Amino acid sequence: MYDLRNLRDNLDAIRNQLGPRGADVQWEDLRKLIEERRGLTSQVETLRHDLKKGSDEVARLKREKQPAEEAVAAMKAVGDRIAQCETGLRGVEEKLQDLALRIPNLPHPTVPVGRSTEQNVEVRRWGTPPTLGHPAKTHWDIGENLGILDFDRAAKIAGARFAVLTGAGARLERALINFMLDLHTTEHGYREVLPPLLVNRSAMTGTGQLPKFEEDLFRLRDEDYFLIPTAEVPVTNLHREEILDESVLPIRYTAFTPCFRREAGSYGKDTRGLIRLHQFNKVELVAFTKPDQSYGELERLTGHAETILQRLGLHYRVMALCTGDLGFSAAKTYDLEVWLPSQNQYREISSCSNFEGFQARRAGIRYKGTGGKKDGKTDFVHTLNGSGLAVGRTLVALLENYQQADGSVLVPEALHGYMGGLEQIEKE
RNA sequence: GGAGAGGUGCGAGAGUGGACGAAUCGACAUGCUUGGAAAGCAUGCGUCCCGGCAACGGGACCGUGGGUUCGAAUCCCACCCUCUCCGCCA
Repeated sequence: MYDLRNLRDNLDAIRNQLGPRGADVQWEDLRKLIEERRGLTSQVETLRHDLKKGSDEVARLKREKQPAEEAVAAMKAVGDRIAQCETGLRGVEEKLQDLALRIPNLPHPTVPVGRSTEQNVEVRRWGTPPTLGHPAKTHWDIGENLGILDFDRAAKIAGARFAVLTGAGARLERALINFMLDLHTTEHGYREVLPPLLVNRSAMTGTGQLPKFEEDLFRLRDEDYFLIPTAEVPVTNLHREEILDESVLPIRYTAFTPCFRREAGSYGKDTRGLIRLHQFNKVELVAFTKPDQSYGELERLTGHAETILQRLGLHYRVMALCTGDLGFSAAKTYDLEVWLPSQNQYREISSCSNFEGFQARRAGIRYKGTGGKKDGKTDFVHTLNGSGLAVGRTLVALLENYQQADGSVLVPEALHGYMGGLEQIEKE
């Protein structure tokens, strides 16, 4: 969401900088509505001023027991005109809001220009792919053979794109969640949050899922609640409509939540396995910073997510998303892609973004200098978030990268403690 | 789900149609005082929008949205939230 004044003054510049990203935006309607709003606002304010003065006059006349009929009649006329203008203004503002909320964020200058995933730029790589010494099996074959993954029964109780984990599989998922949360809270300085999984429309608008992407969300039938597609939504909105004291920044939260996504439009993609489910677990990292610190924070936060992969000994690469692949609300994004032997390719396992003030403006998250010394000006914070990590996909990576010729799977050392000492998952 | 009470500034809390953007107390900031601190005194102390280089001027905001009225924090309606009691419940 853009500041309306900024939008008015720089509409063409913003339009140019967005390029293809702004293709859906109704620029000319916006321009017209902004001007209409300006005109109506000043009209209403002038009339209100008159009304205020006039009403004071009525009060004075009445106090002095003088006749006030004339003044009352005059003010009634002014009141009617105000009502008219305000109705018009309300309509204009509603339309304007709706259009303005659909303008994507401006990419940071360092974001590579490109049309699609192909133009994403590899920033660095860590580790090497494992040498298996046997043909790589898919994680669903491995999991089903071990009896720890059950897609058939998941389909029976829920449907396609759901999974049931059992035994060591369920334990492994839980181990990963705990491992990630422990690492982020004890070594990286994040505060743990366990938020609601259902949120209201305002929260979804604050982080940018609404109004444009409603079809991607699960929504309750009887009440206006949505299932969260990521913990980013409840955790970022924790500070909605707040003015934070400068001294509390940066704020860093980590949250484990299930995430729910309709996956509308992804029919036929990743139909097997755990890669693309309607419900999956994720440990999220969220940060609020002062504007001049957000890019440092993005590097730091990305590093925190990388640490998980490193401790698990999983080979990955870091990609800087190009302008064409950047999400709606993001100004800059790094994807972490983990190596999957069965697919012989890297797959996204984390996405770390700086939203700059885009979400903060939508959600009204501001900060203010401490005390009266510094200029007491309020400004919008910058918000960031990243997966640290997607738990299901991490489990996929473990099954595939640590698979053995006999069908068993080794548990990396970092997880032994979380698995009750289990070092190898074998068929029960 | 039923019954009742209530939502006012950073906090407490007054205000039930006109001089209220809002008393008072506290917190906080700055200055005075002090060897230093406390106390005391003085001043300041919300957010947003519009115009303006600025000084400044104007407007909005008392849970949210409508309505009544010349005029609404105050009256009416709807919704949201909080608290108490009852019912139900992991």
